[in-house]
Amino acid sequence: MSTIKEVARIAGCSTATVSRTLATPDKVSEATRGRVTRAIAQVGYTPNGAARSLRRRESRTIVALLPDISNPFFSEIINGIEDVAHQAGYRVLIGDCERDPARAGAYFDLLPANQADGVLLLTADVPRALVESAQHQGRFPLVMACEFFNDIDLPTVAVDNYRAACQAIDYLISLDHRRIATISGPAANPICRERERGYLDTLTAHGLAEHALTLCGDFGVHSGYVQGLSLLAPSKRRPTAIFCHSDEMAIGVLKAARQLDLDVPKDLSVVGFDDIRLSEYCDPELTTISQPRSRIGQQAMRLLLGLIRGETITAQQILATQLIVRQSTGKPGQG
Amino acid sequence: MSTIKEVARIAGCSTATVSRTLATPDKVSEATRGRVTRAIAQVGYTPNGAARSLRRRESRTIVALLPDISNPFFSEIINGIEDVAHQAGYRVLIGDCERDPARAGAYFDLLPANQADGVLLLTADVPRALVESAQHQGRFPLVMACEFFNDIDLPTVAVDNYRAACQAIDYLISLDHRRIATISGPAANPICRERERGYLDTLTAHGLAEHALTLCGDFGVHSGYVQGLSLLAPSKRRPTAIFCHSDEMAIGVLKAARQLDLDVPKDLSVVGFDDIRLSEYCDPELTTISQPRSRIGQQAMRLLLGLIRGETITAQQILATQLIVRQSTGKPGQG
DNA sequence: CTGAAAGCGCTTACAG
DNA sequence: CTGAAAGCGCTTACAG
Repeated sequence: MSTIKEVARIAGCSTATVSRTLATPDKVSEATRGRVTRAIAQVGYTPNGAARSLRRRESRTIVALLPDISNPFFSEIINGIEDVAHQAGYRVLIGDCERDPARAGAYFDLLPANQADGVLLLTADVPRALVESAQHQGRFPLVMACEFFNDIDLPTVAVDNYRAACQAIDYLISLDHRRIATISGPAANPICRERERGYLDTLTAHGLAEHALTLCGDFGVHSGYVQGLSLLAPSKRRPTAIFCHSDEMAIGVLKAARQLDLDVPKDLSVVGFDDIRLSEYCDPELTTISQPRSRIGQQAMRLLLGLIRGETITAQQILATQLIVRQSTGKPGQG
Repeated sequence: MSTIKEVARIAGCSTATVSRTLATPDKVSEATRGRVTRAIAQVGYTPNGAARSLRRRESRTIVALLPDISNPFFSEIINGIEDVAHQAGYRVLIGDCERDPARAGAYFDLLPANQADGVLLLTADVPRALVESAQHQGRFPLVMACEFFNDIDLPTVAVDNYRAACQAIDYLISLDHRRIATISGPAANPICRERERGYLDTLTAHGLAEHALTLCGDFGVHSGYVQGLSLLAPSKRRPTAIFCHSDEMAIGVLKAARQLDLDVPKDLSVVGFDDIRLSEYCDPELTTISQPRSRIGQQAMRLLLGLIRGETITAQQILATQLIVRQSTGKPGQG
């Protein structure tokens, strides 16, 4: 690989001038600039990123940590993140934590190593110590999106999960449902607790608290199927509606209902969460709560850029959700 | 951030010894090693990655370029890549090219900049010049997975798309289908052409060439729906089976069939490709061709590591696919 | 507008 | 087993 030295030699100037031509071209005379530009093209020079990072003390890379890359919910958020990041000249390193906290740790290590300038946390399922140390000593730029910690205040972009759940349950009650069950995401997840609170409060407000019944899944389609089967088992007094914390789980419930010969929406109404692309293509099409995923990603990245620039940001941005009514919900049958 | 200098000062040794303690601990006396280790823990030292990369002339980062991160087909491949990469101490930078060749270019630029040690190309939809230059001058490590270029030989891990298509069509013919249509991915895509060739050859072998009919989509669910609608329009002599180049498109066809009041599989058989997680949860469950996604990712990463180590690799690894018969295929009805 | 020089934080051949 | 020193390729304050 050619270096700045070689370019300088060919252009007949110092390396400082080559560097300036790249960084602040208006500080270089037109003639010199021309010679340098030609020399760069001639040898196909690309600045060495490691040297540059070392010198500038910045990597122009940010890390986006996901709980699970296979969850389609995240792909559009990532697109939003990348749009803003690339425009600002930043690279996005996508970190998939899976269920492995060690992986999250490895990504956090990039910060003190000067390999990343900030972290976008799309999951709260990460060792608390990591986040706290980020807050304390290093005090490096950290923004949360979608999820949050109950007891750690961070710049955050999220939706109002409480209200979204209220809206879904209100809608089901307006349809005359009374036995409304929930399939939640992981019990410990703060956004799930918010949704659960909205569910319970709305039920209570309508005198239906006694019918409350929540089972937990893991957001994945299989867990929705399994818990759906259990909620809909013929022996029980089955719910006429199920509110799911993800579309994937709702699609799992659809399969459980089919298997038990229950018609959706006649025998069972199903509401999902997220509005993933396939929710419009399952049978029946899913009523769900749409999140502004692309905007969540964009806003979160904007906050992070602000933090990196040294601005003080304490914003908790709450974006609006929207209940999308499709075919999986209706008035309860004679059930 | 603390540096190696500070650690050396606290441990009462030179920076060289600190460095050695990290890189080759057995070359350091036990006593010194102890002092250094304690000093590192005390100040919370993490080596500066940029300085290290600059010095070692390697980044321990590889780039995985995807055509579209929202395609669920890729998530398991990425998991496979990351498994192998992390074990070998490499980071994976996921690059989403979308439809923007400029983005691919930006990721390739990391190579000469010494910010990445190799590229895993999961799409052939990338400016040819980029790949060729990779081959020529820089000659940097490059491995293809899933896709390939017709006329550029690269180390590749893929499945036998031709045989997979033959198998699917043979199966449909064995069921007595004669009018079998295809919804292909992008016409220019080499893997789609392979599948198309398998489709045509098998039809021809059975004297059914006259019934060949292929429409193109983009692998996404919406395009499958649109092309399905067009293939199944009541006015035409409609096919009794459709072979789709992705599960998402097959799910789109399922919706088109529903909308036209066609029963699957009685009126129409549908075969997908990929065996994405949701293919088991749609209605009816999808007959499809399963690819060993995790292994594709692992093998590709292994090849790339070999290349990085300087081994000469010209392997074209072909992994086996499997036809998974579920509920979306059956004997044609009275048609 | 331009160059000489220092220095970012590491690693490693060399000498002892 | 250990240290002094050079150097990886940049950038930038300083001097002119």
